[in-house]
Amino acid sequence: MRHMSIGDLSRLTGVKPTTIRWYEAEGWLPPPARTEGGHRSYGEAHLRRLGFIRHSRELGFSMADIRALLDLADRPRDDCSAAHAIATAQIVEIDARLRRLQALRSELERMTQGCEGGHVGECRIIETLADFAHGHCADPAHG
Amino acid sequence: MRHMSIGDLSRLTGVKPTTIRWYEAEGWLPPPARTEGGHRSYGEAHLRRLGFIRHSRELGFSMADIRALLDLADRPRDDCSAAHAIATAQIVEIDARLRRLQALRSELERMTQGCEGGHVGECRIIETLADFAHGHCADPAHG
DNA sequence: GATAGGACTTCCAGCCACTGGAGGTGCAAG
DNA sequence: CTTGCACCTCCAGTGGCTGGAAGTCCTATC
Repeated sequence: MRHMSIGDLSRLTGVKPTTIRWYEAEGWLPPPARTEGGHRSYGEAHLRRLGFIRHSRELGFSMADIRALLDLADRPRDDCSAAHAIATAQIVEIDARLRRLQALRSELERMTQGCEGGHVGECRIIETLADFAHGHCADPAHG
Repeated sequence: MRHMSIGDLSRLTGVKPTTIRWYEAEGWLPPPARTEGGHRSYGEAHLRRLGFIRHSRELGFSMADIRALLDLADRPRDDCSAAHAIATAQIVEIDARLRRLQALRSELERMTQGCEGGHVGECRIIETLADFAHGHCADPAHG
């Protein structure tokens, strides 16, 4: 597959054509060649770069991180400690999100288990949500 | 505290004044009374409703969910099974996000541990990110 | 009563990373 | 040659806020 349409590239990478065009407009992908009729025509280099971007996004990196990682990938002689730092920071952030989600999960669980059906007036779920003081103090900024 | 300024309400709930004004503009909070000079003046009902919204947001509910929960809270004679369903769906979604984050975390961990420093050319992190096939098949849509 | 300066007001643009629709053109299969 | 999908560009919208500009009000101090 020497030359690919945007649809081909989309199927190969799982990135939607609209998103691919957006990556190009924003400078994440270089503008590809065009057919006589004006359709985009991609090569292997585009496939690799788009794959890199997609995989990085799947791992939760921001576009700013990806910019840095792509820059690194383009300079293979550089030291890779910067890549290490970016990846490690990402792990730290994911750990924080995991902890937060786990805390949310257990509060939700407590909430639903407290509710034994019946009318909204006695529903523990609604009660818990309305318990503003609790919500306020559960704020990570408070502990 | 019979009547509160937007700043008082903000301090009590931890919601920024700009956000409170936005909630009002979007219909999540009813427009409060005004002082002669045009400043917003809130009562207990506003405090309760804003607390409910904030606590729900902290638990990860979307504004659409919150709309439904607020509607329920306003009709205490109704059956609360709808609240139960919304909360349960939220737990299911959080579980999915937890699994996904855990998978990401372990891939990131493998990635960084594979890297032993040195040049970007041999960096496992960059290599892994560039490994588009891997990324593609890790897509939840594919398994 | 004057004044300083913070809290408040409105309006509007921007954030991130896309997504989707409208309205039109290219291209490949049958 | 026709059908009909894929592609093109342009632009507006998503969610849930956030921040800036430019101006007004309120309160504490002198």
